[in-house]
Amino acid sequence: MSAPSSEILIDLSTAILRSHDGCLQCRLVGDSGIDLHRLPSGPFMPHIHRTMETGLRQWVSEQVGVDLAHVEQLYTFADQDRHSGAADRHIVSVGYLALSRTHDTQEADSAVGDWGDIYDYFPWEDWRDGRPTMLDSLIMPALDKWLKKNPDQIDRVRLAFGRDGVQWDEEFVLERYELLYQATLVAEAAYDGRVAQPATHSPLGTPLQLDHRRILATALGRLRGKLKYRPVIFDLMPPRFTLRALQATTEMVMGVNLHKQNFRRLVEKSGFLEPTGTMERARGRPAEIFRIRATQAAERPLAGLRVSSGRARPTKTR
Amino acid sequence: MSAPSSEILIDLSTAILRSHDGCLQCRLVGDSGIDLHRLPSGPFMPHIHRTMETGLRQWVSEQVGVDLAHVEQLYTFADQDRHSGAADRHIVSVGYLALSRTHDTQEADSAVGDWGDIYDYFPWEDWRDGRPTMLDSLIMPALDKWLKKNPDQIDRVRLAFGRDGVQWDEEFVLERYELLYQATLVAEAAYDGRVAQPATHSPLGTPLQLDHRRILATALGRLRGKLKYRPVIFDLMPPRFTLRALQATTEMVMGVNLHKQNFRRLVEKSGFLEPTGTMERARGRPAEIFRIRATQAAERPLAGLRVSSGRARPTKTR
DNA sequence: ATCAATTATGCTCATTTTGAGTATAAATGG
DNA sequence: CCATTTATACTCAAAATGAGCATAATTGAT
Repeated sequence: MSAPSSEILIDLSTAILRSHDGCLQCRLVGDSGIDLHRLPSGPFMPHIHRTMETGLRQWVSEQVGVDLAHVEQLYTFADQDRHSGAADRHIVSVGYLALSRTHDTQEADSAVGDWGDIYDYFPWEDWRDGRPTMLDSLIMPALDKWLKKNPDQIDRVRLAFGRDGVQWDEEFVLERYELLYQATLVAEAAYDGRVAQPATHSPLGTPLQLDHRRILATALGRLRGKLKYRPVIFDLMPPRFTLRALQATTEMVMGVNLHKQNFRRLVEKSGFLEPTGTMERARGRPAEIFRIRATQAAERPLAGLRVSSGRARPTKTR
Repeated sequence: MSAPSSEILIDLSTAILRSHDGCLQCRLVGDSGIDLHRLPSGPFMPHIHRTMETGLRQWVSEQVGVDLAHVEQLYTFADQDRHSGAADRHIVSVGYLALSRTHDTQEADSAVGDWGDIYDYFPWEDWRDGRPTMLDSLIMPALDKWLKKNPDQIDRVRLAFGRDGVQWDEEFVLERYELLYQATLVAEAAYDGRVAQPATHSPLGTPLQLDHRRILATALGRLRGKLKYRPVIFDLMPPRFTLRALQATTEMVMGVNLHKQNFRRLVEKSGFLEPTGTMERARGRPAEIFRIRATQAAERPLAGLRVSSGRARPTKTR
């Protein structure tokens, strides 16, 4: 049973998300100006790290120093061909999702790198202003072309991109990215030596190093799914916030707009929040500021929040 | 960045589940009569296995020869202390969930080992005959005792076991098992050297080798969760079956009884099934035999099946 | 042949949840 | 004081859910 398992290196990479400036942002590390950005990451060193989560927390703290409100393992990838450079050693990468509370202040010593808008990497995932035009102008034609050579993939495309009668499912972020990768429509496919050039002139979205965009896709898909049954959204919020802010964050994550009055009803009924009594004064009528009710925090199932898109641009009463 | 990462061995272990004899069963490998049983497993060998799934399929095929209808990665565990024997090498174990269709015939050449009823390993998870009495007679008292020394763990216990006002959540299989492990109430805790003896005289459930029961707990929890939004239940069914059989399988997985008429309504509405025209004749009125509608198979979201327990023993019309 | 027991299937009904509004309130900036 | 903006309250129909009654089609026993 003991095998000739050559050197295996386990790489821990973390997609750290936060809500900031009306964007869902991901923390990136950018070495120089020319290299591709990457997620905070580092090897798992069993002698030093008691668990993988210990390891990842160390790398995150060293490389970007962000406080993590929620950490969750996503997936372990081990495909040989998705690690361009890696020569002799076999790299297995374990992806993590982490959420960071927006203190709206912090972000002091910031190391090299920056926060990037997650939809720069997946522009086709943001339906807040309606169906992204790039889907019909770029992606579908390119996929159709690819399907001609790979007709057996038609069902995957239908399910992932919601074609002929199938609904677009916002959770299938990874499935869509993987399809675009295999159809060599994203730049990473070229780096991994699948083709000389990505198949479209405008490569879709900003690429990242190695398989980091794949991990990011997994993160977004997982988060979208989890929101529907666990109250993780609060791990993206500061200690006190208005319902408006909570809704905006939810919309950023889900990539769709929500019906305001119904969202309020849902959240109020859930009992997770309590009013602080203070008001936020901005443009229109002041909004009540809420905080998370201490008691229930944690992992209680959030029955509702089963986000139901509605139209992309609701007629009125946005 | 390159580290002194000592020898890492990746172990692939698969919880293969099937529905058989009115039980949700898990495929086990038992070497002799005395050793603990284990899941089919083997090392990931990057030179031979293109992906980890390739590897696991090879081990499964070699060790137990079961056809897998669905394969899904669960989690990657790397805790140092959960691998009793493992001396110098650091073992990272990647757990998989696989579902097998019950052909009700197959199961020919069966290698060493057998199928075990999953609730032998987690008796507290089966609520089909009402709340398991062991919860109140054994588990709660033991947990209370443990809580005296670890008062900070009270909230974990409340959430996992549904105490004081918190609902029992059937998905928290892993959380419950981990708590029992930490409270040294399951036998594995003793093997891993946490205590000389498990804290109760009747150790809870049948132990497995290494962290295999933990993987199995993850598998059951994941499956229970997934059933609510993806039609994976069909991957446990033979090609044709009655609604009764489908319901029984769902109940086995969820660990609760369902309302028959409503279950029928739900499934019929989902459109996943089509009647075959044939009938199954057994005790009472013959039941229509259904098959899965070819078109939709795959990963379409199954809106319903959001299983709502109802009472454990519904008054009538079970 | 008739009846009790058993299982499947059909249908109803009250309640809850959801989706989509309309209406009103409370601020701001001219 | 008014248009604009945003928050909050309330309504209403449609759909989904939970629970049950009623009926149909079998088998096995008497």
